[in-house]
Amino acid sequence: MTGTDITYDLRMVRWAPNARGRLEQAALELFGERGYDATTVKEIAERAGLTERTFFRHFADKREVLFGGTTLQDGLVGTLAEIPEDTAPLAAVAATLEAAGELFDGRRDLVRQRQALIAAHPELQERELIKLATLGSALAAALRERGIAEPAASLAAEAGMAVFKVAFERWLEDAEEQAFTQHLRDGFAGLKTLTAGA
Amino acid sequence: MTGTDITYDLRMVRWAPNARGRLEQAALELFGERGYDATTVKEIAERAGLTERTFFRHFADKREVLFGGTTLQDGLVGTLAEIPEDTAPLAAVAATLEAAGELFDGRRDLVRQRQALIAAHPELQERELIKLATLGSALAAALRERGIAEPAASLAAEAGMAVFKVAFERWLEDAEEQAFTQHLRDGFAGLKTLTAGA
DNA sequence: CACGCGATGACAGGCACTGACATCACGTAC
DNA sequence: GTACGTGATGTCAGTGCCTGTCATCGCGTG
Repeated sequence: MTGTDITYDLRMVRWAPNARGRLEQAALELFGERGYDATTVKEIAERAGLTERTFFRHFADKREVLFGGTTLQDGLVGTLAEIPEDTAPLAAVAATLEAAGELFDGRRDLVRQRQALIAAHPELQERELIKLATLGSALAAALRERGIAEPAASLAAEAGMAVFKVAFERWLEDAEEQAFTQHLRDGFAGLKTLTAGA
Repeated sequence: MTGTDITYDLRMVRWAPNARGRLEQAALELFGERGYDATTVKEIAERAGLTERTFFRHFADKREVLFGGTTLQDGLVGTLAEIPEDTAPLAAVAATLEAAGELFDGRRDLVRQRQALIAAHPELQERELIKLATLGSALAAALRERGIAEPAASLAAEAGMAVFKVAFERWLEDAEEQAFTQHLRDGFAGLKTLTAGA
């Protein structure tokens, strides 16, 4: 138990590379093996050949180790910037979110496994929600920079995130395994129908 | 410090009434006086004339003392049930959320103060977000019980929550202090415009 | 009057997280 | 090539959140 399972030989190299990645890997393994609650930060660190203190130098808290990898937000805001300026706000948001979908379709099983973990732990749901909310705010800010005025910018971003959430859930549960993009488009079409009816 | 500031005389009554309310009150005071982080659960309990252990019998965690009071969800689901069955999904959600607004308009300063606290603490934002998400799920379930099929029910609920969030934020910052209902209607109108344009 | 109930207290303990200081390979300057 | 600074890590002590468990005791009930 005293460091016998360290992957890298510390006699030659002061620090094994990719400490952050090793911590994420170890965390995923342990959460899968014995569950989130039953896993200690100390255990994660030890499996990665590090100490608890070092874990907290890489991640702000225990939950963050599950969310640090996805730089979804930066990528999407960049995507939005590349969309033609004259695109309507909601259409721009929709196009941006489609880019996110491409990240999902390739790793369906991995995403499903991750979501199962999150669904079983309210504290993880909270973290997921604040990540999505932050993404929504970032999209709104990006829209504002394109000249969209304020009620519309936030509204488009938030409505887009609403569709995204529903589409994501349906994509997860879809037995036919249709592409995420398909669910997204269904969602935006459904929203259009709903608002037209009201 | 050994119980000298207890509000009720324990010699006559075994337990002072409304322990939960006293805890909420004490928490609000202390959070206002010295901030959320600088306030200890033990301090809250002591100001309420109770022990830390009893605090956790009334609230699942430290944050919950700020959210336990509002039974917003139950009220709103009940409101939705009273709306005519033939109302369009989004219109029904809009009408339901207007009922929530009436709770706000009377206590503008109180709500503002509370939101300032939440805005300053990510952990409180997380809790707020999961409450809103739960409310959204409850609205979707209520819509389903009225016979709305599944993509539409969640979509209407989530879109409604999106508008609610934007309206709430604008209501908070509104220098003219217009009614919450006004901001809500502006929001739904704005959403309609956005979806029509796309 | 005995008994069970329910809200509370007392106590011990685990785990998440933080601050402060020490260590030590590596790169760089001189 | 020696001295020095840097950066990732280790060590240690400590605080606060939260839980399990058992004891207490006024109150209502039979």
